Amino acid sequence: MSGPLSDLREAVVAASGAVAGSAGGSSAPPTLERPKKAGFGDYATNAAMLLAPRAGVPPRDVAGRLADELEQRLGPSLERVEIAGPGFLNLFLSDPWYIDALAHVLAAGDAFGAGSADPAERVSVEFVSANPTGPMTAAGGRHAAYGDSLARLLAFAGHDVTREFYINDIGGQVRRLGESIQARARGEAVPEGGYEGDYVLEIAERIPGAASDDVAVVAERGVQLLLERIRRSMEAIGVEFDVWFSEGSLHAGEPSAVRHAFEELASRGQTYRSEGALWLRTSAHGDDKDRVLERSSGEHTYFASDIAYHLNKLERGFDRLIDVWGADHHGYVGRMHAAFESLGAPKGALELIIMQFVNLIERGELVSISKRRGDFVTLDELLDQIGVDAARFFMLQRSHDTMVDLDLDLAREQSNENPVYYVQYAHARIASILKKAAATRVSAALDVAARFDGALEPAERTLVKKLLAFPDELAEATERRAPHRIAAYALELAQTFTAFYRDCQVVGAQGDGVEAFRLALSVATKRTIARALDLLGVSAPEQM
RNA sequence: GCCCCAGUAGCUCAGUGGACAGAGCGACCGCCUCCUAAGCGGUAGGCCGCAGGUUCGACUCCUGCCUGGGGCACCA
Repeated sequence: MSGPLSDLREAVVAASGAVAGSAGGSSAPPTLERPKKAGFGDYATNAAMLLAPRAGVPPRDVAGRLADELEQRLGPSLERVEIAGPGFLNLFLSDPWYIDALAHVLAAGDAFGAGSADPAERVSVEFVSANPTGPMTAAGGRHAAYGDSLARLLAFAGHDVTREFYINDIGGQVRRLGESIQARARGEAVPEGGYEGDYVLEIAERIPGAASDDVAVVAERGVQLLLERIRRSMEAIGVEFDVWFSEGSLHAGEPSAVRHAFEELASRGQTYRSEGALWLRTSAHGDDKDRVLERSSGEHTYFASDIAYHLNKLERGFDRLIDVWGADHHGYVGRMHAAFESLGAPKGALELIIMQFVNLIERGELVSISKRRGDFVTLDELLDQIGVDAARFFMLQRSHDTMVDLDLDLAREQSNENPVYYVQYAHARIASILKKAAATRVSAALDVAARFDGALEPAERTLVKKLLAFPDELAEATERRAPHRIAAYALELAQTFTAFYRDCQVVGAQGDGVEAFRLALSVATKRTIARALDLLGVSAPEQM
C-alpha cells in the first residue's frame, strides 16, 4: 500500500538502514507516531533510540545522522527535523506535503482505508446464537452489534465474510420450553426449572392445541415463533445473517453430520469408549480432561453437535472461523480448541472471542438477569427507548472484554448525550456546508485542491493528519477484533473537524484556492466519518 | 483449588514500551448579527488496585498479592 504515511515510514526505515550500515543487524521497526504535544512535530520516530545500542553511540548522536539522512530523502516535504528528549526525531512536514496527502485521501475515494487484508480469507463469523427459548435480551444486542461490526470491518479489509447464527433448537432446554408453554396453555404453574416469562403465555396463546398436543410438537412450534421474533429483533438492530444454522439439522440424514464427525475423529484415533459413553481425547490437546460426545444413554452432548457444526464450517471451505461467545462460555474454550485440533484443522484458524457481560441495573442496583425467570430487558425495549444508532454506539464504545452496565432509565435519560449524536452532527454539519457551496463548486474544488499553494492553518494540518490515521486505525481495529477503536476514532475525527470548523471559514473563505482546499478537506472528512459510522452499523444523516 | 476478564479523574470508559496519562458525562465560569449552540472556549478534578522485577524508558511486559465479575457437567 502506498500513501503519504507509508512513504514517510519507508524514508525513516531507509534512513535507519543507511545509518546502521556496517553496524549491521536489524532491530524492531521504528515507530512513526503522532505526538500528543504540538511542539513535538507532526510525526515522531524512535528510530535513533533503537539504533543507538547497536551502534554503541549515544542516541542523540545517532539522531543527528538520521536527521541528515531524512532531510536528503524527504526533500521539500520536510520543513525541518528536531532532535528531542532522549533521542526522538520530531518531523515537521511542509504544507505541500499536507496538500498532497489530502489529494491522496480524495483519490482513494470510498476505498480509503480498505483492503488491509493480507491474505484475504474466507471468514465465518458466528455470533449472537441466542437460545430460541425467549426473546432477544438487551445483552444479545451487544453481541449483535459487536459481531456485525467485526464482520463489516473484516469485509472492508477485503475478506469474504459470512455471518452465521447457530440455533440451539434441540435438547433439554427446548423440551423445558415446550413443557412451560403447555403448562401455561393449561393454566397451570410452570414446572420447576421452566421458563416463567410472560412471553411464554403469549406464545402459548398463538399455538392452537398447545394444551393438548404432544409436548415435542408444542416445543417445536414455540421455537419457530421465538425464532421469528429473534429475526425481527436482529432486523431491527440492522443485522442480517447469511446463514441461520439449525443444531437439529446436524442430527438429521444418514449418516448425520454428528455421525460423520464421530467417524472423522475415530479415524484419527481421537475417541474411545468408557463407562458406556463415547469420549474425545481433548486432554491430549491441552484441555483439563477428556469430554463426553455420546452419553451412556445414547444421546449426544451439545459438545458433539458443536464439533459437527465446526467440521461442517471447515468443509464449507472457510479459512478462518470466528465465534463470539458470552463470558459464561469461557470454560468451553479449551475443549473447543482441542476438538478443533482433533479434527486435524490448523490451530490458529479458530478464534473464540469471549464477550463480557452486560449487567442490568435498576434503581442503582445490580439485577440478576435470568431468561428462565423472565427477568430481563429485551433488545426491542432498548431499541424502542434509545434507537438503533445510540444502542449500537453505546454497545460498541467499550472493548468486548469489559463489562457493560445497562441502566435502562439512565440510558433513556442520557441517550441525548450519547456521543453518537456528536459524530452524526459533525457529518450533518459538513453536509450543510457543502450544500451551501452548491454541488458544482464542490466538484470543481475537488479538481483543483491538489494544486493549492497557499499556507495552511494549524487546524487544517491537524485535520489532514487525523484523516491520514484512518487506515492504520482501521487495520488495527480489524486485526485486534476491536470495533470500539473505530467508535473512539469517529469521535476524535468529529472533534477535530469541529475545531477546524471553528477556526476556518469554509464557504466564502478569502484567498486564492483557500475555499476549494477547505471544501475538499470537508468532503474527505465527511466520507471518512460516514465510513467509520457505517463500519459500526450507525447511520450518517445529511441533516439533524 | 484452578482458569478467564476487569481495577486509570466524582461517574462511564479509551490508551498492548516512549516525551507533561486522555475523552464523554457530571461540577464551575464564559460564548449565538457569523457555513447547524445536538456546538465552542476556559477552570477544577489522577499513589494508572498494591508490592516487587525486566528496560535507556512501564498505565502498557513478567511474578506475587488484594478487590469485583464470570467459569470449571454424560446442561445448552
